Amino acid sequence: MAEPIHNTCGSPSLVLGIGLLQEKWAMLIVWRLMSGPCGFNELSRKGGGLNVTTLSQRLAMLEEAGLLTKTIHSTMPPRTSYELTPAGQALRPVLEGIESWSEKHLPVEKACPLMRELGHEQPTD
Amino acid sequence: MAEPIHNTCGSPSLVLGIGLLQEKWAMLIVWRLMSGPCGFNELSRKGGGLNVTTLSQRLAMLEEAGLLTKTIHSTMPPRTSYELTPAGQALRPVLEGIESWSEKHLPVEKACPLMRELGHEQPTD
DNA sequence: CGTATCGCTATAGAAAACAAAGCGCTCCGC
DNA sequence: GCGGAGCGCTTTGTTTTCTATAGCGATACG
Repeated sequence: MAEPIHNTCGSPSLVLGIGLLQEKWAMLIVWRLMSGPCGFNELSRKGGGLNVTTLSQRLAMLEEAGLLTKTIHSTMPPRTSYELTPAGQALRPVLEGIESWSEKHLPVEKACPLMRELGHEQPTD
Repeated sequence: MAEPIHNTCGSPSLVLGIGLLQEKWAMLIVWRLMSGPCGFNELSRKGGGLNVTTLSQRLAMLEEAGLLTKTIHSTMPPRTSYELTPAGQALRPVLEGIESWSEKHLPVEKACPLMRELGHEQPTD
């Protein structure tokens, strides 16, 4: 039987956290929500290239993990808003850490190809 | 700060960093390397479920991004070791941040399904 | 010589993310 | 009242990504 990852080095928690956050778009969605609650389409529009299918899937996952809450404000004109829980908010220093790390160690030249990976079209218009 | 991603919240660097780190296994590989240099198969074995194809791919990517270096010690009995650069090392606080965040906010019960995602088979017996 | 290890690539298949369209519904201009 | 646009998603394929397995050259052990 495969030797579990958590007795390799360090705690299982890290592995868990990584497993959650390495899901595509997860961190970005959380980061978007940092500035306040957001609706589905708004999130989609500002998501920088992620499509609705993945978004709803990711949103469901993050909700289940307890990072955000989904609130339906009105049933008929469907108004929803996604908002970070304290657990989600607690991720801010981590993301800020990534941000400052990126600025220091990730030169833009190298990063350019990555932009495409993120479905990031450079708005040269 | 609520505009499209390419000029949304703060710097594009964050997006870049996330784009890099959200690649499957990337953070975990970096974390493995935190405790010291490692060979390919050793890394694979301790990777907790990632397969060699993805590993070599990810390794190449991380090397190109400047997070680690590949050193070939002997040509013929192929001995290689992957080692973090300062840029890679600088990621430690971020990963530790994720670790402590996970411990606080990611209960093991919820995490269990995630283990599978990480290729982590539990001894369900 | 047979088997095992190391570092990796190549080939196929499974899973995930993708784009595009569509649904029920409501608001807005006309 | 009707067309169009918006909302929050789901459904339908297609592409991209990840995975499993096998294999190469070479050395080292018995």
